[in-house]
Amino acid sequence: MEQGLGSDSNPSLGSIDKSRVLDVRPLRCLVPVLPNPPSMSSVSTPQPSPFVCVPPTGPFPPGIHPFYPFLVPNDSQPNRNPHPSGVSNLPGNRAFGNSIPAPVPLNSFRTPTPQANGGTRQSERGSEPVVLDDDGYSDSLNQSGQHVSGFSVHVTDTEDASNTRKRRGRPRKSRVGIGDNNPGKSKDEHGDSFDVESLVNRFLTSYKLKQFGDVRRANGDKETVDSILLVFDLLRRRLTQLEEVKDMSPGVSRRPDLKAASLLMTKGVRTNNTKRIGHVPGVEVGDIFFFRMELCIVGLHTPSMAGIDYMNVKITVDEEPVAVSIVSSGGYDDQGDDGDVLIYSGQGGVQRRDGQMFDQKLERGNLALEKSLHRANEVRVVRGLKDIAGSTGKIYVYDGLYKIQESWTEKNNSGCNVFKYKLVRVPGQPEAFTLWKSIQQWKNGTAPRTGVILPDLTSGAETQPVTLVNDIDDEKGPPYFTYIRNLKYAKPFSTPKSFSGCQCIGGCQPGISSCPCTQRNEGYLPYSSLGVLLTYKPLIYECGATCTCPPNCRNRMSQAGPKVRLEIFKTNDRGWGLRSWDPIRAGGFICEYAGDAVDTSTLGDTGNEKEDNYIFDATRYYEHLEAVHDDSTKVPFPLVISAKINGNEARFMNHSCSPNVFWKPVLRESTNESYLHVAFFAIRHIPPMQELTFDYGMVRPEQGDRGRKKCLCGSTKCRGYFYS
DNA sequence: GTCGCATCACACTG
DNA sequence: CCAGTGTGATGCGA
Repeated sequence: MEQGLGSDSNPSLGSIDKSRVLDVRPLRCLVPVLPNPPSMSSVSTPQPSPFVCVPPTGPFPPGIHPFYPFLVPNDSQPNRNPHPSGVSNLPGNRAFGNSIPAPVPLNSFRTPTPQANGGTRQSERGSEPVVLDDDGYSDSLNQSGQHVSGFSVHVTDTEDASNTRKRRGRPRKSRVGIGDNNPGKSKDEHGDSFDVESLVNRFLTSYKLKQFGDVRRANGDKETVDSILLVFDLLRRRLTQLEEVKDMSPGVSRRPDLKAASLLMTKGVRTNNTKRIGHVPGVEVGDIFFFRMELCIVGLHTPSMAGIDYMNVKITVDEEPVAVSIVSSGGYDDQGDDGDVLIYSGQGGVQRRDGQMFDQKLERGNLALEKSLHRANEVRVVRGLKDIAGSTGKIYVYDGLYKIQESWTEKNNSGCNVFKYKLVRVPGQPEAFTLWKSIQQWKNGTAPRTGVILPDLTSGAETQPVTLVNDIDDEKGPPYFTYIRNLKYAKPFSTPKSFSGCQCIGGCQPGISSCPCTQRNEGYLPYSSLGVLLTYKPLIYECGATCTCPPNCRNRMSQAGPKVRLEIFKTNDRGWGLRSWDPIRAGGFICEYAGDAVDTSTLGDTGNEKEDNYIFDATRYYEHLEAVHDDSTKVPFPLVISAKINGNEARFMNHSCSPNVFWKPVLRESTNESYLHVAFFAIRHIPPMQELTFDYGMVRPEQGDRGRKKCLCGSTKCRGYFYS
């Protein structure tokens, strides 16, 4: 079994094959580092370094023309076209409010974003009516709060609040949905129909979980685990979104996590169904989870609440329970100070209703732990961590296998007996919990991060620093470039759409039908309150300069810069790469692809463009994991970005054929112009220090074979090559 | 087979 | 921020 092998945590030197390296994209980083460019000599950086991080002030490449993001051979043949409606049309004309003041630019003090414009905006496309594409959810398309009259925000608010209050005391409507007599569409009292069942089926089909055999149910592998967790989270996020906007939707519970898991499990979509001692195939040490139900559906720890999971094993004739896994959630006073030792308290002794304490009994989980002590079997340990990186919830880290060394009883403060178990980590496993502790120390300064070349590549332009690190060899960094926060356009890419921004006072909130930004996103805000991407739509409409909502509006997620602590690091064999000190949950925003927008019309004309390996090309085919279409390729749209001269951390993200990051186009309005941006989000939960990668996409036939490179991503699904 | 019960959740409120 | 509380899913064991 290969689970439990760390991914990239401990780079071992020595085995670097330079000849292989030369094929790889970031390798052009190894071209001799330029000395400080003369023009930048006046700018000093904290440390000697090839980097000079200055505000971009330079002239823009000549000859840039506007881009039209959606040259879509559009929904003309939705049934036959293998790429149905990947992107929707631009919004149609709306009343244009030009007197709305621009919002305060984010971080304007540091890296001013020169308003790249001045060009005449062109329109090749007439203003077409809004044709929002339909992923099959049109039935759930929000007749968005048409029960809300839309007179004013405050009316909506109070109604929302009263609904919320009502909700608390609502009569039980247990197990709506699957097991019910009416499993299909159900209607609520407003006449909106909502179809959880087909939602689930669509996800399952997309991720090939529809025919889920007993084999995969009994034993997982990485792919199975990944796709189950992925569908769980897509489902959960979707349910969250539905719940936010519509109170009391049938089939939508206040606990989308429970609901999503329940939907999957009743369909038999779970893996590692049978309990076992030791590792669970498909789950690696260090993997992170955000809900107990996630542990359950991948078979890591099945009880939904209890902390001790155990199974009966036959000794001779008798059976006896042995523990297979525990979750340490901090609910009892477990001690986890030493990263490899855990003092775990037994279960029971607390009356949940009134909090009354009793002596714990040697039964159930406690008995199983006791037996496991004597049988010396390995026990999986999941550590629940609180208050990590601003996220309010808990994060569960699979910390690998432990053995129980001893047990005893103690009196707690109430004078009742509590069982205690001392667990010691089996040596030789990849770092997991101890890595978290190290990162904590890097952040609070009690221990230095080794190999730091530059503490903050952004020179403070972002709220989170981006560190440049090399702890494997003596290379001093990639070649010079200028750090910029956003994608720069020489001209706006499209006709100004007469779009008047929202006037949401404290930021856009779900369920407010009068908010034009919500409307453009088809009635739902694309992000959760925690900044997790909720929408599956191919294009995100964020609030722009004509909106009066504040910069911290949740519909400005990609404008606010990274929320996680990123570092650019030297990989073993693929040049420089990007990773995060913080855990990133599925759907979490990572960063934008900053750079210079390239005029696609001149591409290929000149024949020999200068070597530019920092290209992001949206016109390629991408397997978009968020896409729920049967055909997962995407309609190309003409946006090409070069991050060779100007860019941000995204330019260091390497390619992988099984990536953990995907991108989505984001549209922002600025005064009377539109700008398309590219934002990166996590496909799945990403543990700290795991390299961030995305799929560079497949070039279309007419683009030739240029830029084809040998792929070293090492995944089982590796195509063997990629296009830089 | 089913049903009550215990359980180191989670979200929301005050 | 904390405690309190309401509504939970699962699997065990009767």
